[in-house]
Amino acid sequence: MKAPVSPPLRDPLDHLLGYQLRRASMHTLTGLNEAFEGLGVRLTEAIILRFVEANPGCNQAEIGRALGVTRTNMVPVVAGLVDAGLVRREVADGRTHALHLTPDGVALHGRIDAATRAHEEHFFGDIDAAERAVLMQLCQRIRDRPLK
Amino acid sequence: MKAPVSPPLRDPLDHLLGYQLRRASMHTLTGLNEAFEGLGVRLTEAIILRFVEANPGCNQAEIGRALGVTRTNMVPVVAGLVDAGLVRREVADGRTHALHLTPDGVALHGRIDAATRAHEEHFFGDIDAAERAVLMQLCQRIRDRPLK
DNA sequence: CCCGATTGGTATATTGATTACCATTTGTTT
DNA sequence: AAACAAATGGTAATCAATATACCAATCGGG
Repeated sequence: MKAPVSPPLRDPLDHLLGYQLRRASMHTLTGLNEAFEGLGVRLTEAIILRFVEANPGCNQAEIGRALGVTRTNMVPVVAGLVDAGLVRREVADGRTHALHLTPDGVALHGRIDAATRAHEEHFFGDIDAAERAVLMQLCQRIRDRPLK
Repeated sequence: MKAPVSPPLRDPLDHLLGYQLRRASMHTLTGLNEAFEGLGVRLTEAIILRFVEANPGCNQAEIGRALGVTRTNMVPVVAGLVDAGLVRREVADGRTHALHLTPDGVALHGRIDAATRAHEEHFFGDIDAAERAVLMQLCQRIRDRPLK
């Protein structure tokens, strides 16, 4: 069999850091999605479960702000988690709903956390600590840059 | 006025490299999209224009492979670029269409390239060369990691 | 010549995100 | 106390990107 038919197409974006960042991020996300598929949750749902676990009693607008997701987009996801019996809404304020994990939610969170640790280990485990620190620090510097 | 009402919500994902990578990538992409908005092109379209410029005569299936996009999803985007008079299809093969930039496409590509350079300079300009090299190399290592 | 592989294309469904709008409640201001 | 701006949860419409299944035409190797 011939080598994959792809004539070596020149990639005019290879030298762009923003592009490399995106491709690397997408690649790890693909892996994480696969890992979560076996747990029956989407990535978005898993992230929200983690937030609720770390911040019991928070409301969905707060989570949205922390994630850079609008309130509106939080609605169907949280509703799905409630329907699935993973999250419980506790009327706190007449206006806000305090979110908590149900026992099922706690159990699933444990498995999500294990899968997440395994994923990090798989993708970043053999990068030495100094380089990992540089990567982490650069990502945060980039995030802090104003948009324009 | 009070400080932004956000009670300091604990972020349980801060220590995850994959998460930081995603957030940093999303942030720079937001900036790039804004820059391209003024040029009247979407990010996807700009990327394709760059590929055609760098690989005159290539077909859309090749670009799709290089980008990780299916042939099917390339169709409407390339059709839009042709309709906009930026790309020209040249029947090469009876089966494949060789893509080239039109004069308008060349002109727009110049502005896209300038905007892209400015974007890179803005987001990564004050990161010193050694750290930039580490970031670039780590991104490529991460991309090369098998998924599972 | 035949058949598998490749290309462009159509149609469709789904996911994520964005926008506009509504009702209720809170909390500050006057 | 009344008025009003802001915040929360929610609904609905829309759009971009992606994914799947399928079709027609062409190319190329056995």
